[in-house]
Amino acid sequence: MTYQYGRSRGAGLRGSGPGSHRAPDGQADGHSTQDAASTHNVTGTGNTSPPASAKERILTAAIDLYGRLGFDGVTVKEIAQAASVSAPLVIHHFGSKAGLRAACDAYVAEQFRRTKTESVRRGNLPRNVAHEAMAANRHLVKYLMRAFMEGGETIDAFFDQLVEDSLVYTSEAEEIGLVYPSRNPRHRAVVMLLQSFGSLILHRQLERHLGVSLLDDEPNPEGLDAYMATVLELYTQPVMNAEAFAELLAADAEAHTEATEPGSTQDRSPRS
Amino acid sequence: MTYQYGRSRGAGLRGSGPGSHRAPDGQADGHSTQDAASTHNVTGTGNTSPPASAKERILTAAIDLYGRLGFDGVTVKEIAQAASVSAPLVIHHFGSKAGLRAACDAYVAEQFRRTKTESVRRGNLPRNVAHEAMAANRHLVKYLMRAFMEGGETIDAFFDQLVEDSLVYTSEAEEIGLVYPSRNPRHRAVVMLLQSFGSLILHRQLERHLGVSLLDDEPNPEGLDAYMATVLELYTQPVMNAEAFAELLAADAEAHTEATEPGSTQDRSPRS
DNA sequence: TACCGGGCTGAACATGCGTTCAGTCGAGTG
DNA sequence: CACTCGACTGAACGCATGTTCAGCCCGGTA
Repeated sequence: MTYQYGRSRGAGLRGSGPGSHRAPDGQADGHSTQDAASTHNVTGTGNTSPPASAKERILTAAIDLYGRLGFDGVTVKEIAQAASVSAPLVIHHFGSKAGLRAACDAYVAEQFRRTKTESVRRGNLPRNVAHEAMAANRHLVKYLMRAFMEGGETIDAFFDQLVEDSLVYTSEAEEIGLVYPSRNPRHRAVVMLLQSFGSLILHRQLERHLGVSLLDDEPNPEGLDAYMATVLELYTQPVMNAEAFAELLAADAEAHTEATEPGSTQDRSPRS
Repeated sequence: MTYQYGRSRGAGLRGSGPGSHRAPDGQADGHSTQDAASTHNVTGTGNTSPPASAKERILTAAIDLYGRLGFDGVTVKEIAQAASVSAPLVIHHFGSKAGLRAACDAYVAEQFRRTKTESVRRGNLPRNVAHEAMAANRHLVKYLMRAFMEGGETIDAFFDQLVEDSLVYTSEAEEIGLVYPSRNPRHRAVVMLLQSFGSLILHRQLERHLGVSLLDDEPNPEGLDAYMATVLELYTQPVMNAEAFAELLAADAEAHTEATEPGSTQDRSPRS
């Protein structure tokens, strides 16, 4: 398989050590090039991975950087640097920057699929499936969030799969009395998923207000507790009194119809 | 060497009136340039605005394009084109692209502030304040969502203000029995806001699955109904059975401690 | 041995970007 | 009138980007 992946070349060429991929230019830009390269083996199971081909290194570095800085925020040069290769090699392997992006999408999707089936095969509970997939590798989740923000067919398909899975899990949980039935389970699943991912995307605010960083560092326990407690409360006890809300809605509509001209479709806004 | 342009400019180009700032080139670019220019007066009250200075046109065009394509997805040339001016004029008025961005931030924030105070002064209910601010001008909301994705101190401050407002409104609603108390109202407000905005950011999925486009077009009533009904159900009736969940959590923890070695930081139990 | 082909590189190229420059125009002012 | 000043412009500049090119190194093959 991957024997020496041409690092003999690197060593021979410029007699520095194997890990020394120095930027030839000044490279005043600070952010974590070798950091990205060092975290590349987080991907799979906990094996002590063989020294990772250049192509793999490029892929993982790209995913890491994309997740942290966004797709437009990273150049191929930076990716190449983080992977200890030259920029043209990135093009050589993936055709173009867009090709690299597509490869990242495929890789991440595959990774999540694998994690899911593994977790399911081990007989985990649904919520632990999600929990595991999430905790397993945060940088993949970060990448996913970026992909969600960008949109596109790949992520659409992924989301659809998530909805289907969620539907299955929820119906199972319904049978054992864990979750209550909904008037429209699919709609509920969609909205709940969106809310969850939305909170993840906006985790910056979550960190500022609850002190928990869901995506960046190892989350501190008390912050995580605060977040979990809040979400749990939101999901186990109602926020609003349905009858009072209906009353208010009716009164409001009446007030509107007498204040303004009638016939307009009334607004109904649930949020405070 | 550059005399001849002055002539073409002076003589041929502009025999029309002072207010005619036509784009000299063919303007082949497709996306709604004059649309952006035409929707500039949505901002304030319904006055028939005077023909809008170039600076204003640049600002509103920038907000519109930023909201639709994202900050990195728009060039100053495109903004200038949409505002029917030259690119250097944008720089002339705002110093730089970053300066324009900052001006947009300030403008949008001011606009929301004004809408809010107006709505409050008119004695609207809290939920209608939000509703009005939202419905008033969707493109401002789209801009805001982009800002949320990017992060930054400006949007942080905005979000903080939102939290404070929400807290006030919620406590009022609590007093009239509309909203149930929370163990931590602030945390609840933060998470609920995040969930709401998150759904807005991911409105693409909402549209695909529920058929409602919250941000793009005029939302179709049935789709909006479906979304509102789902959110309302989520907020008026619990999703999960708290006792069953606590039981499951305990059993799960037990299974974990006997399966794996103890002492490891196991699943946090968010209080039973 | 000679040759091939793929991994890989530095240098160079083309393009598009934000910005600068030098200048025109017209309204305002003495 | 002359003079100033700000809005505004086309041309051009500098720079960073994604990509191409010509060629190197080296294991495999005949």
